[in-house]
Amino acid sequence: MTTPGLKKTPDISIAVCGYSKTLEIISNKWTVLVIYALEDGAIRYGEMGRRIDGISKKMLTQTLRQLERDGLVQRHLTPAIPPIVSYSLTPLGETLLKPLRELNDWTKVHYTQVETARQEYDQTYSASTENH
Amino acid sequence: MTTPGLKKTPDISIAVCGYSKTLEIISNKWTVLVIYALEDGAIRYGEMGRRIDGISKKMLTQTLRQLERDGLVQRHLTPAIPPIVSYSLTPLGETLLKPLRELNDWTKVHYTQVETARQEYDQTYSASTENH
DNA sequence: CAGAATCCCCCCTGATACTG
DNA sequence: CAGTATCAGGGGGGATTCTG
Repeated sequence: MTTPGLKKTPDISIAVCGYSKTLEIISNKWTVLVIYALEDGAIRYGEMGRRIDGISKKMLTQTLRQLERDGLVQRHLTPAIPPIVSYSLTPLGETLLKPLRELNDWTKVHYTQVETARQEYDQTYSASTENH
Repeated sequence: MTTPGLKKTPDISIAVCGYSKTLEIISNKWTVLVIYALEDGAIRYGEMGRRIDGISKKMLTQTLRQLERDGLVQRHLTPAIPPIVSYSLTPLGETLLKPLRELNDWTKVHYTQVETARQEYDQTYSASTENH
């Protein structure tokens, strides 16, 4: 959608838009679930795996690493055999809880409307496609 | 990460967690940018394409269709040749602006800390990998 | 226990070309 | 102008295996 020749500067870019910057952090499949699992305090690796339905070790580790890299989660290692590793939100990570809860609240109130809208939409447009 | 035999019910699942439900709506690459483009009122299809940096017609249409299906965006067609089509947020869509702004505010305040954390993290772990 | 490493597949996305 | 159709590439994510 570039306009060669005439150049109207687009004013909404992923790089600039704050919405996108944060989504770049939390829009992975498991990230918010991991943050959610940490909201009540430190928790061990294995316990997180059990709490989050359907997550694999690979994705749990990968998600935690990313959150660590972003400074939102801290890793605590107690050297022992076998080792004891727990994770917790950093102070920065905790500041993210508030906007996430707003999103959660929005969902509680409005999500049924979204589901209803989807059903209506699908019914409306299945009619035109139903016989192939 | 299933525990066959012993079954502790996991308490955090994508299906149940409100965080994930909403992200299911907004976590696409372009969705929030499209919503952002609509926050000041109705706007035509072509104008949106010009405003949102880097989006293709295909992704713009696809994103708008999804938002329409979710009941967050309305399409207005003025029959003419060539046709005039504009889009706007529905009342439901407008309710989403508030939590999104919270996210935007979080970004304004804290994103530099995330960037700093990333640089530190990368420096720390590049040291151990730098000579292959 | 807490990972790392590997293989593989699906789907999101981009580029291009065509249409009413 | 406002789309649709088709093809091709890359990366996120899953399943499995191995390790200190």
